[in-house]
Amino acid sequence: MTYYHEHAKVWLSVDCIIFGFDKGKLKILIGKRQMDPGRGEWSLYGGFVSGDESVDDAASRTLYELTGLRNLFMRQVGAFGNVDRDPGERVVSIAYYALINVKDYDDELRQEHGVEWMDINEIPQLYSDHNEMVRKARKMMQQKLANEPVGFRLLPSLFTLTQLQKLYEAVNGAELDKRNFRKRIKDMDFIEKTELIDKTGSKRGASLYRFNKRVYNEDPTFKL
Amino acid sequence: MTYYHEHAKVWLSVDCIIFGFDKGKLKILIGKRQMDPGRGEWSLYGGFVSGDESVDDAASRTLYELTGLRNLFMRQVGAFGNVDRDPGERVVSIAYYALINVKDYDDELRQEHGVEWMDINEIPQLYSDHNEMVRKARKMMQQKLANEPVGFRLLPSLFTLTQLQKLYEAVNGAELDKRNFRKRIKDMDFIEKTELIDKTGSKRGASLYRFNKRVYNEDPTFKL
DNA sequence: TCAAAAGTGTTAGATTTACACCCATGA
DNA sequence: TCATGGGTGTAAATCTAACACTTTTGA
Repeated sequence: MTYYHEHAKVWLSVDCIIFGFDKGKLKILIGKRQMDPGRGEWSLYGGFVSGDESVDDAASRTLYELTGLRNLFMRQVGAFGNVDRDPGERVVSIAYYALINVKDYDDELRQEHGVEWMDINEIPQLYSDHNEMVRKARKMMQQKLANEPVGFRLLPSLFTLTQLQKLYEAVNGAELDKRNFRKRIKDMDFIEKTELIDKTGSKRGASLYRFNKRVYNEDPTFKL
Repeated sequence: MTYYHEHAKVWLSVDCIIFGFDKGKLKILIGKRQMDPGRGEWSLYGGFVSGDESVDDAASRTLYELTGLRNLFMRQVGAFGNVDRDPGERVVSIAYYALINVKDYDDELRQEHGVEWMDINEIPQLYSDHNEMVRKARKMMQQKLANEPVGFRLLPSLFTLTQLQKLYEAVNGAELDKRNFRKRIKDMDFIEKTELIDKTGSKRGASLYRFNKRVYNEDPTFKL
């Protein structure tokens, strides 16, 4: 019980980069800090790791606190451990990114927490090293979306191919050829066309698709 | 100065996955723990993060302690933060991987630290969650070597194309076609042929090559 | 009737893969 | 002289990228 007592202890926090996709734009949730130090600065949402929970659990809990959602797709971005990163005390932070479907997030709850969706390309200066966290999270998330079928986590469970394409365009910051994109999607058996039609996006209506996880697990190949 | 005092503090450690390449095999350094808890178990080399150094600095320092080498290529693998990961106390560990040229490491120093080079495919059960760290480090390192010219950090500054090919074969766990490999290398201007010949690997002798960082920086394109 | 988004194939070019033999040398 | 690793080019197959018009329907 007294193995490491000669060493220093630190506070550990988690910070969340929460990605959403709305109106053709990739966004993250940020808010103005409501506590010292750094009160009033734009900041990621975060929390402290308590003594009886794993760091991953602290991140899940923090995400739940903010969004009321569980089982979000979430990955660790990394540890940020510069001595002076927090102006108050020595705090090492572990950043996580998460993907959510914006429509699953109750807007009242969002306002209560004082956070808002900000275009990923228009992020202001953030508290401490949060801009660095966002940069790294964005890179990792791009990489992930290009190699695993997780983009769906940013969309409703039924989506049109145009929505899916716009999502990938926003994530990669580059336009895609419609025909080539749809050709590639057709080759992926786990993206299933349904009988349903979405009429909100056009007069003609577009077929709705869904991601079938079972089918994907049988042949987990993905390459956008 | 007393912002966070209601929250728990933890010990922070760093653990190092040190990759080397020798006799055609990819290896890492592991040793038997010389302290409690876990004395005698195979383990990565690590250390504690002190109060006045960044986590990255703690990793650099730990690598230096073990190898006597500075400015190694090093990347963070991530934070490992399960509550019970350390059998003694609550310790969260940040893993790092590093690439070294085995011949740069003084073998006496290695023995003094009680660590040895172990084939990456024959790693025994390790202390705590170290196997998981190794798996993740290996994946990240594979990814890195495929997309950035850092494999050279595992080789002497002058190397033959056969050595380079064997290195990539060991890292990817797959054989490569000699002619196709050499064709791709020829397209990379930053891998320069020297006038020097290595006669240790064959009777005929093989040309020695070097990595030219300047040239690479002018056109940083790499794809193995 | 027309504006706006949905949907659909073909072709040229680029990239990737497969493959086998001669060379130089020291033992 | 021969065993060993060094070094080299071509052709088929695959993948990628470019590109334009018809359909449907609500306003």
